[in-house]
Amino acid sequence: MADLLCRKLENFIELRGADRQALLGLTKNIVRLKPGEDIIQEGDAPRCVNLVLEGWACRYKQLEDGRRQIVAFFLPGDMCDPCVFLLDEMSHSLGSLTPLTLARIPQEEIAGIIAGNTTLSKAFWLDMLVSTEVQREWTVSLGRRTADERLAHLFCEICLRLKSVGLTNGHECEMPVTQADLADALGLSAVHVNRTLQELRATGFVELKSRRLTIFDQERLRALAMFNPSYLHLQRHTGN
Amino acid sequence: MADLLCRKLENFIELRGADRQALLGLTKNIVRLKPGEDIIQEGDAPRCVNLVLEGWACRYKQLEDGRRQIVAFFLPGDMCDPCVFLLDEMSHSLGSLTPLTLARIPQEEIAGIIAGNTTLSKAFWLDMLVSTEVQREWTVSLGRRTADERLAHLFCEICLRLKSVGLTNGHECEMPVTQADLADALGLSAVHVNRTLQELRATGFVELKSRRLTIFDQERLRALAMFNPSYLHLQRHTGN
DNA sequence: CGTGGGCTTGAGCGTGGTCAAGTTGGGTGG
DNA sequence: CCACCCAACTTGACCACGCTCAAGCCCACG
Repeated sequence: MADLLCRKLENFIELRGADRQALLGLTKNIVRLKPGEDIIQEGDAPRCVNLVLEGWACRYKQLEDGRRQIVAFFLPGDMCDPCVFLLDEMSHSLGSLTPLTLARIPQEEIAGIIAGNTTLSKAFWLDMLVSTEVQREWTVSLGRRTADERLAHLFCEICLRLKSVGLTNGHECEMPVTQADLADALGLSAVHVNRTLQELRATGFVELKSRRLTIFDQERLRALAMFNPSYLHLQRHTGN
Repeated sequence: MADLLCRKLENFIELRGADRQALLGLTKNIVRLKPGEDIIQEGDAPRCVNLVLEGWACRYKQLEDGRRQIVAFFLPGDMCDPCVFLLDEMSHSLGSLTPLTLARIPQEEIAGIIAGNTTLSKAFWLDMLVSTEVQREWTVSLGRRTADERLAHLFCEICLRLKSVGLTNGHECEMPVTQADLADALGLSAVHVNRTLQELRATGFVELKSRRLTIFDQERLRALAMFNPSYLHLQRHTGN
């Protein structure tokens, strides 16, 4: 569990034993949250980097009138911005979607690594670049993909990200979020997510049932979503 | 013109003379492009960092069937990812929207700065973090804002970004893109952008005419867009 | 056994898309 | 200097994807 971050970064760059040790040393200050709690809120000053160990979290923004948009999912092994603490205040909130275990890494430790360890400093840059790539792909989905394509694309992305840290074989994985959460991530209404899910299931490509996702036909799911895995930059290990 | 990057970064962090000199030294290898040309294409290996000096560029992705989504606008003073070259290949393209002047900065120069200059290294991190914040806000717009709100929000954002590098007083600025470009950025059709633009004009808040944007009532435009400038993290100079 | 959150279904509607036909206007060549 | 051209913009008619509201169902949990 503690080495998920290592596994994740090793998709991008080779780590030596000392680097791995340094990363493992970050896993302390463990915090547990219930589903639906905020990790940090818009307006707060970020003081530490949050590393997800178990469960799912999200980054979200809320408009004045209550409309909510989830802009990122955090899976086990994900860091919520290696360098947030450079900013004065959060312009969005982080919240748990499931029971959550996370490590709160003091900013000094991250800053120390960035100043003193070239490999890990590069790894953090790569991690940041890839998170940004994901954010861009979400922008594409919301701007130009239809509801079924959006869902299909998200499923492809999540499954591959979980695979890159060894949490799935690529055909079946956890999807422990409500349809309302999916709706807020995909820019749809919960009702429409429900109907689209049924439609996808009817095609036989994929099924989401009691918080588990099963992919029956990855080839065709990817074709439907127009999913091109290159934006995740995982080639070092998982290939596609 | 060459000091736009300095002005931009000084919104985030204080620069000393030597830092400023180092940045000014990056402005060479000047390239000029006509509107609609690609700077670099999806699949290419990034070898340098592109710095916009004059004109507008964009980052975009194209789906297999031709649907296009612009995921970012680059204005004068903007760098297209300080650290792209860490990635193996581009998962999107960069293109010009207007006649464009840019400096192609060799990756070694950026890498040298990041390795050797703490202040500028931090400045590049901040620049990257803020670009990502912008990307998130676009995700929110596409997911949860209506057509008129999206346009209004984009206008607020662009105008403030231009103000932060001294290219507008905040009430009137260049907007040298076609309605089709706006449509591709906002996840709308060109026809609907046209109609929404007329609607906004009818309210008297704002007008877009022959590539110039005029904001008549910033207060109400921001209210309509639910625009909160804090995500741009410009407080050091421009406040709001 | 009751409760409440999440899921499902139906009906009606509206925002925004598509297609197709003009219109405008800046730029070029004769 | 004018005529022409083409890209950008504009308008209308029609349509569909996805939203809202409302009611009912399922089932995990206390």
